[in-house]
Amino acid sequence: MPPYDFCLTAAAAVNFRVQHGTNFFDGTYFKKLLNLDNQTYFTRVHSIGTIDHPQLQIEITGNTINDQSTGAVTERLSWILDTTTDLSPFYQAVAQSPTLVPLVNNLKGLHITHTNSVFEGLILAILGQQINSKMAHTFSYHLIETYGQIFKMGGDVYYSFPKATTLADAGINGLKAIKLNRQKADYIASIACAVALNQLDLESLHNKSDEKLVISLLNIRGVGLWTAQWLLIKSFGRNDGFPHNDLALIRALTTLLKEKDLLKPEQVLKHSQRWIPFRSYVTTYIFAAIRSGCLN
DNA sequence: GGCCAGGTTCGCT
DNA sequence: AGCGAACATGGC
Repeated sequence: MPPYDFCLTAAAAVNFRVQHGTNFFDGTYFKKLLNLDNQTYFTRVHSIGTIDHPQLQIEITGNTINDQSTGAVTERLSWILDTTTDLSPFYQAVAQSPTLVPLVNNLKGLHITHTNSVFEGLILAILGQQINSKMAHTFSYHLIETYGQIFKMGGDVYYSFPKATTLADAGINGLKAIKLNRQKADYIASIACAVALNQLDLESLHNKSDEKLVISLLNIRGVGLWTAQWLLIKSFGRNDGFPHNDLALIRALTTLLKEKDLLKPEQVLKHSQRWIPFRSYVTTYIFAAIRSGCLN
């Protein structure tokens, strides 16, 4: 759905690095080792269109390639790369907001990429709590390298996201081994255990309203307001997630609004009311601006 | 070297 | 209910 800037969107999926989580982007090919229905597929996507006439080409490698699995993988990649959302309602709404106009114009065609699974989004979010983004990246790399499934292709090595059962088996000690503190190791191990034992069905939360979804997420130990709002955006594809206590977001808005003193979370939340119901986009565009160096 | 980082929980008033 | 401490590691 145009406008769709494949390069920008894929770069955002890896936080403007080569790799983030199990997503890879080298400037041309978006690559991912994808877990789907207990199978693993190596997928490669690149653009053969333009921003205004987007067209993506997908290559799939795996043991069980047929019409059905090809359709399922294509659909999942469409979710991950958000190929079907129409951005124009957001662009129309934001045109009323001088604060955001320059920033959004700079990032035209950026879509919100999603995590392959809620589990993946949740674990990555917990890894990213409190610490800076470079450390979060290091942690996710260690986690995947240690506990993900390996796949070699053309001299390159790829990893899929670790399964809940693997992380449950690793336990707190196995997670502390990759330099996580006891708290994070504890959160992740207990979530992985609950998922592995079918006590926690994260995917079933897709059916809930935003409000009930947040309540369910907050019930999970290790999930606070920031993580719940972040998952709304990245793992549930909702339009109005807003982690108003996020330190980087607060600093960015303090700069954008030309405030002298650091805004308080409550002030950020109050100001954001004008962006309802598009705050997932606002958040995504601000973070993209930060990561691409347009904003400090 | 010290200070701080894209939070969350727990224990204490 | 509201506040502060602990968490532990890497980067600047």
